[in-house]
Formats: sequence, structure tokens, C-alpha cells
Amino acid sequence: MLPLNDKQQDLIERIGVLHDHMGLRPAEGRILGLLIVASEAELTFDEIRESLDLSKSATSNALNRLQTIGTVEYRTHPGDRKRYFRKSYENWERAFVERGVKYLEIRHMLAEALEYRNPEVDETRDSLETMIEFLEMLEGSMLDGYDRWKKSRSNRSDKSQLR
Amino acid sequence: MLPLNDKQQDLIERIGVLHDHMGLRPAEGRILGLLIVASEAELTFDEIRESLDLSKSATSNALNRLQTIGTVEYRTHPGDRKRYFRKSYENWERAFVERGVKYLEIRHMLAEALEYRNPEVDETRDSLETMIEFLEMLEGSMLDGYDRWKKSRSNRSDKSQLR
DNA sequence: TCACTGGTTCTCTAATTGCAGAACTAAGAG
DNA sequence: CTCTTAGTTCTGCAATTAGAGAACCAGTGA
Repeated sequence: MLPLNDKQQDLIERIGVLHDHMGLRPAEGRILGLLIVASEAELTFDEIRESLDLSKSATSNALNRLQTIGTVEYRTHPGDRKRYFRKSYENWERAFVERGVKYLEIRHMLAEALEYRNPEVDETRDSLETMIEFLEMLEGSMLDGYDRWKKSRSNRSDKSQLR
Repeated sequence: MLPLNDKQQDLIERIGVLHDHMGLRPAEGRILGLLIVASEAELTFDEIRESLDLSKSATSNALNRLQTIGTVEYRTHPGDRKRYFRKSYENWERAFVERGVKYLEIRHMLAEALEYRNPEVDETRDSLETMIEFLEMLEGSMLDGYDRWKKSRSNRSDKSQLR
């Protein structure tokens, strides 16, 4: 059984509900929490199951969904049939970019709605247009920041490769 | 009955599901869609109910929740007992800022998790730290953009007041 | 005072979700 | 070939959600 103190337990739950709100199931959110919080590098199926007091089926299904989403992965070790699960830090940027894409989606819909509105009767066209501008701005800022960050990252790794 | 063509109907549904994913109930999402798409400036309770084929109770509850959330408001007109509902464009910025706050929340949790991780065994500390940096960057970009936008807005309205 | 209009609240139900428990499978180990 | 281990899949249920329908209430007008 993993040694988890109360604060860790609590943080796991909080990370869990955060992910609930992002469309994951409770069990999935808590597994992510555990994998983030536990000081072990990788956890086995049964460690996860016991630590979170889940059934085997819930554990299995949750882990599989998390893997197809791409937030969890597992490794195996020679001469050991167990799977060692860990949080994947591969494509987590994608998740954030996708959130950004939502803004774009909303913006497109608003623009489409604008077409159907009757300019003559309409007092709210301005608000709608303002909203669209705001969203454009927000997308722009995020993309700019992202580009700058990527560049600074690649610089950093260039340098470290020079060692 | 409101004149809504197929494309408008369809857009209403799409705006609906978008809001579903953001924690609203289907009926609430569609009402928002209708209020955004319908070319009328304001709609009555019954126009909404009929256009979306909802029961009175569903309409009433949805409208009330949307009002407490702050995305819908109503006006009345002298000598008329009906309420005229419209999308509120007052505090919609808040909704986006709150989404941004989620990043901050995630960042705090990751930082907390980092405390519990064992530096000696831990290969993923770096990834966690990178993630935190990324989130800081993202928050920063969004806030910067927001500030600039607010300023450009207030300038614009200053000018228009000079007329 | 009675009926109507505009909306609210209450009760019930259909549909969905999220998971437990048990049966099952596949891969070694003896 | 049987036993164990590690995990998967299937079945069923408890809890939750979302909304219909009916009863209800508060103004208003005759």
C-alpha cells in the first residue's frame, strides 16, 4: 500500500474534481491525481486500485480511457508481467491548445449568428461584434505566447545539447 | 411562432451542444443559442417555449438558472405583463476570465504536487516543472492581451464621447 | 368575484452515468 | 495440464440528471 498522507489524499481529490469538470469520470480524475501526486515514478494496476479503493473493472476501464486520451501510459519491465503506469507528459500541450480551439469555435458560431440577425431591429449586434473581437484578441495572445514559449524552449535544449 | 430557417435551427443546436460541454443543461444551451441567433431583439417566455418545443417548467427553470448565472436578463414593457428575455452582454468577459483562472488553479495544484514528490526517485519532476512554466506563460499572455484590449476599448469609447 | 394570463413549483419518470462484482481470458510457473 | 497472476469484459444496480405534466399562485380585467 502506498504511503499517502492526508494532504496528498486531499490534493488527489481536488485534482480529481478539477478533471471531473473537464469531462473525465471521477475515477479517472482521481487516478490522474494519484499519478501526479504519488512520489513513486510509476505505479502498478493494483497499487492504483488499492490506493483509490476502486474495483478492478473501474480501474481497468479508467486506465484504458486515460491511455486512449493520451494522458497516461505504461511501461513493462523485463521478467515482470505487471504494467507500470505513469502520467504521460508527451502531448499535454495539445489539451491546452484544444481548449484554445474552443474559443475559435465559439467565435465562428457568433459570426454565423451575426448573419442571421436583422440589422434594423437589432440593438445587440454591437455586443456580438465586440465579443467576436475579444475572442480574436484572446486567440491571438495565446498563440503568440505559445510560439514564444516554443522558441525559448528549443533554444534552451539547443544549448544543453552543446555541453 | 418565430420564423427560423433550417440553418438557424441547426446553429441553435450547435451552440446548444457547445454549452452542454460547458456545464449547461441541453435546454439552457438551446435557449442561449436561440437568443443569440434569433433576429428579434428580445423574446417572450412563450416564444422561447414554442420555438424550442419545451415544457413551461423546463423553460422557466432554464431561464431562471441562466439569469442567476448572468447570461440572460429580461425587460418588461409598460402595460404588458410579459417578460422580454435577451442575452445579457454585461459580464460575459467574466466567463472567459474564469476559464483562464482554471489554468491558475491547475498550476497551483501542480506546484503543490511537486512538494510531495520524491526528488531522488523522480524522473518526471522536470515535466511537471515544464508544465507549470507553460501555464504561467499562458496566463501571462492572456492577461496581457486582456489589458491591451481593455485599454484600446476605453480609448475608443473616449473618442466616441468627444463627438 | 370569477376567469384568464404569465409564470412558478412540485411530483414523477425516462434516460444516462459510473461503478461494483463476477465471470472470463491470456500468459507464464510448477 | 493445472494453478496463479494480471488484467478485461459483461451484467446489473444505485444515483443522478433533465425535463414533462399538472397543480398552483399572483396579478389583471370584466
